[in-house]
Amino acid sequence: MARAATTADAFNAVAEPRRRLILDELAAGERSVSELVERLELAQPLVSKHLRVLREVGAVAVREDGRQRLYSVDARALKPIHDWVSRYERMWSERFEALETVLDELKREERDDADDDA
Amino acid sequence: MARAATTADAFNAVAEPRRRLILDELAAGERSVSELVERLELAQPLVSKHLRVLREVGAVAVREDGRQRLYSVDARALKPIHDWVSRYERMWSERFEALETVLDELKREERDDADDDA
DNA sequence: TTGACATATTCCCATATCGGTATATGATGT
DNA sequence: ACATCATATACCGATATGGGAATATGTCAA
Repeated sequence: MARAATTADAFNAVAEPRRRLILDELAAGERSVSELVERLELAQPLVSKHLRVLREVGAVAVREDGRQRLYSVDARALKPIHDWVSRYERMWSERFEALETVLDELKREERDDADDDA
Repeated sequence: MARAATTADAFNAVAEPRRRLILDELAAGERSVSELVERLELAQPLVSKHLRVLREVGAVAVREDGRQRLYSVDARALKPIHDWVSRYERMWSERFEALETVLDELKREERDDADDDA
């Protein structure tokens, strides 16, 4: 077996940096293919192919307007990524948590001292 | 050019579902390779290979203990993913935001009515 | 030293990729 | 009908993949 298809899920679709750039560009608002081509300085067929992948995982929506096709983000497709990675968020702020623990203990000691005084 | 290496960055490393499972398992605490093999029901060489990829992007750390190797998560490697995807978080709760706006307006009207009564 | 155990690496195959070039499809205006 | 513009698709090449099987490396214990 080879690597999973890029269209397998949002995780795979978004692993490609240019596809993230496309989403970032679309996050600012609807864009036509040629606007994306111009702004990202990529070949037109390449942009169309990346957009197809994003479409297949539901990360973008298309609207037809004459000969143009207007793409927009559908961020709901990214939620699983956010849900998964958020579970790890606490871990890289571990030092802050450790600090919080220390502060909590200091507060408790302070309070206990106050109780002693009372 | 082919697809970017899985070791190119955390986005690529984490696109593979089994590697996410490995991280999820390690999130509960340090595990040896054979513990991972047993719990995830994967072939040992496969687990070792996936761990290598995760090591190369810095998502796991290894500690040697006799003939065992104990792996643990280093979640800092996942922060770029979180940072990127978080920018889209607002967008999938857009409906809720819209709903909140409506509710806020209703509340304001209610309050204004009360003011009129006063 | 020898053997058992834990892990990593190598070799192999089938597969899907990304990017380029060329071409097809489809809409617009004359 | 025709030429033009906007986009999508097809074809090609080079490349790296994930999984399996076999093997290498390294550690412990007797």
